[in-house]
Amino acid sequence: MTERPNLPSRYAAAEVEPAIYERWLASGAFAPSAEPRPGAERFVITMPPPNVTGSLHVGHALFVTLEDLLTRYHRMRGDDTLWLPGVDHASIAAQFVLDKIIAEEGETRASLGRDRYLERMWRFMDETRDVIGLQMRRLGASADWTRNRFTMDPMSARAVRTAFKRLHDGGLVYRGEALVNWCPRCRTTISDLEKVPREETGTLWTIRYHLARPDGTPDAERWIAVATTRPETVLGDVAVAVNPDDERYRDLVGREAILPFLGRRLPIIADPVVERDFGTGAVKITPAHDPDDYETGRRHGLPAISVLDEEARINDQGGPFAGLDRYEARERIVEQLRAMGDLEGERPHPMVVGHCDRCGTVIEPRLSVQWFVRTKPLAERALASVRGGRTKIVPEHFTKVYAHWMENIRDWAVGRQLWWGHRIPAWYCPDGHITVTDAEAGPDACAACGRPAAELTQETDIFDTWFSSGLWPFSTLGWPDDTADMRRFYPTSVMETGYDIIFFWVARMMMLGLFLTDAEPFHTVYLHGLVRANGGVKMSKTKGNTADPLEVIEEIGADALRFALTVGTTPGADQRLTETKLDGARNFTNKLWNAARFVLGARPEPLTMPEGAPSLAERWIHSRLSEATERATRQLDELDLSVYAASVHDFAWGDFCDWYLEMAKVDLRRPGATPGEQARAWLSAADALAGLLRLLHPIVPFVTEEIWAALMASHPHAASQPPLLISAAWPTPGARDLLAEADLHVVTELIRGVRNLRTESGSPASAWLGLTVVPAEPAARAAIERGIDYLAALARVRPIEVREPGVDDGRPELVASTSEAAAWLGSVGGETADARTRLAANEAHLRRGIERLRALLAGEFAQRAPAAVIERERARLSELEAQLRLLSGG
RNA sequence: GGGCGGUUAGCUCAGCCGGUCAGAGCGUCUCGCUUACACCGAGAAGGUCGGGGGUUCGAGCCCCUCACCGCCCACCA
Repeated sequence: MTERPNLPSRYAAAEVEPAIYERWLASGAFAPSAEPRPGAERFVITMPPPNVTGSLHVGHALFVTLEDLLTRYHRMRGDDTLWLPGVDHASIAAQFVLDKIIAEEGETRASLGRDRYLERMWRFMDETRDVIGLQMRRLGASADWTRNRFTMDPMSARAVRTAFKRLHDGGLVYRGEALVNWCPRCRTTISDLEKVPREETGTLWTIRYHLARPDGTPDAERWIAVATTRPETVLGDVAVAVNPDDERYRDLVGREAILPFLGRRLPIIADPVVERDFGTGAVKITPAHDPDDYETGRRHGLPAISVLDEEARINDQGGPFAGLDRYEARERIVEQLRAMGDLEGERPHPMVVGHCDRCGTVIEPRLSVQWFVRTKPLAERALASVRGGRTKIVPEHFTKVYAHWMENIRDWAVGRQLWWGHRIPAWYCPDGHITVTDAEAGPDACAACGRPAAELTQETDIFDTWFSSGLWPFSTLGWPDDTADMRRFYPTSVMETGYDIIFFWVARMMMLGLFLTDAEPFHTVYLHGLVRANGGVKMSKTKGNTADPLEVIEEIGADALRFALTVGTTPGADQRLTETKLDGARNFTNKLWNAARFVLGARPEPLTMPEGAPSLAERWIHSRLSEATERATRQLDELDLSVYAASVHDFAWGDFCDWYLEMAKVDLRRPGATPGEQARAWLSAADALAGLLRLLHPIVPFVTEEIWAALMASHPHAASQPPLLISAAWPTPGARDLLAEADLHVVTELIRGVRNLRTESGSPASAWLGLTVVPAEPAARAAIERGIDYLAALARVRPIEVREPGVDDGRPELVASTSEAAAWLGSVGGETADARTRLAANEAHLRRGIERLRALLAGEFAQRAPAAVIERERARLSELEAQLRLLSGG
């Protein structure tokens, strides 16, 4: 080592991070070892696979950060660690994107047809499949890319077929007619979860339906008025309902009204669901277009007449309005009713309208035949797992949300009338039999009548994307086969995701996982919050307030972004990512860099064999590092990720940089020190730095790795260390050195006191002042003498006189007092009066504290409080008393 | 209409399933270019922990209640 290796003066995070990532990748550190280490604990993280069409947004950045943090920690612990990455095919979202792309090419879904559309989709996938993964790498994601998975790959397809087959065999799927949510733009069914309610002001129209005369013609003089917000649905009306107790209409029940435009005869029925006070108290019944009416219709044996097609245009049931868009039809109908004199009223009406989560279009209830998963039995088990603590939700209060949903769950319409996705493996035979199979090639013959496969037709619907996502924890490991990965990594450990998909995804994984694998798919659900923009508003591209993680990384590095996203957050609670916070994190990485530069630059040349006993500062930092290690370990084990980040930050900045490195300067530059002693001092600093780097690596992996490389290059014992920090062992806390900590506590308190006084007395910061110290007792005196060089350097005082208490010294410029010692500066200037005032104030403050504690200890507290608590207060009291004695010269 | 979360220093947020003058970062003020770092160092000011009531020897933490803010769930045309 002829050339002293050191780091560049500036840390160019964005420039060096990719290279560091390549080193990790090349080292094979991300993948679990071929065989698990005997006795190793298992740690497997389940991540939410991002949409294949997506590009990295700040929400991804958050989950990648948290999951990578945990993965790195457990890997360093030596656990059998797996973080399996992948992407979700996101059928509806992907089609939404592709539809827009092909539109630019002058094509539509219809013009291409299913086969060519899917071909186009797969080409699109080639472009997008790796994008998100590459971006995740920029954040430092140490996932096992050799196991990268896609929910449309053959393994996943097989899992989907098998899952459906087993659900079917278990009587948990059925096909039936129901009113489902239909998006006229996406032209598919969507689940209740994908329907987002929005408050809107609509219009409530009151319409007259004339009563039917005995001959079936409308009675111009008599009518029943109904209220509706969707006049276009009158075309599908089959009845008018009133409350059975409503006297106003009692005599009308059993009679008939005539539907305008179409002349259909509508029985007037009585049903208790009708609220007498709403509107006119009479309701038009449209079973094919309203969930309530659908139920009412069933109860009364009424037909359901669909009047809208898949794009929400009036179909051929709509008479004169056929072919019109639903809103156009609405207008025309209102107009014509008005012209006919049958529009009795219209007024603004606040209401909640369901929109498509994907495209924002207003959802129509639509009558159709669908595949459903019977969720009740699945939900019961999924709920029991959480209630029984076999799966724990963090934060705990989301358990209630989860439970409420599970208790009120409705059957899951799993079919989608889309093309991009897993096609439901059900085949229909001309005789109406249904055959469900998990065979890739489909069934050989109808399971019921044996008709050959050639005569069967496959269901055209595909699965809801979340059906395959719900299999993720095990489909990615090879299920349904009994693979080595399945045995080794399932069930997984922590499932980490945002609370916004607790129903979509977490609940489904629990239900499907328990049914299909007979195990909870993970023991912990860690829910992070949403990242919001400044002002607490949701980030959205249209508002232009999105923080682009890639831009942030380019500017300040991935470490800083990771740190900012982790610190100061609580699981399940939203956070704001502000410029200030990012700056703070950037400053922190910079601080680490410079601390390392100091250590590396301080290496004695040549570095000889160390000799001599460790200095007080060396013992102190060693002890503090032990404590920090213990704390960090506990916090990470308890998933207190933000607290971990804050506490290692504080240790690094406060204990290590502010105190230890300043004291290390004293040791390193101690006059008369032998080369061996200098070597010892430096090695202590280098080792403390190494320990610190290990603690920090999970949260700021890049900068710590880069520093590690430089440190190892200049450390004589580097050969015994792994070349890459990512593969280094998580430290085990050593023994605390409480004596060193106690000694330095006395000294640092004194330093603080002196600094305080220097500022208050306005003495020049650069001036060396004489200091007189009066220790309270021999122990304090010994401590001060042991740390006197640090005291001198850090408080900038020279010379220091240590005096016995009780000597009359007139101490006009008493400056500082701690419980261990009193001290004053030699020549502060002519500020005697100020000093006396200060002394008096100090004394008064102490007396108040003492009184308060004496009163406390004299009261009921002393009888009732736990002994430890009382003892602590007693100790505090005697500290204050000692301090007062010192102050008053006792 | 139900349910949940929040309300702590000017701002953004911590606060260990009650322990006794409440913490951090940023901002503000005062000093300081002391050869790791001005993306820095030293010091300081700043809070009736949303309001009210209660339980307790003791409450930011528990209970009741009110007020705002936010979110989730929900089939009133």
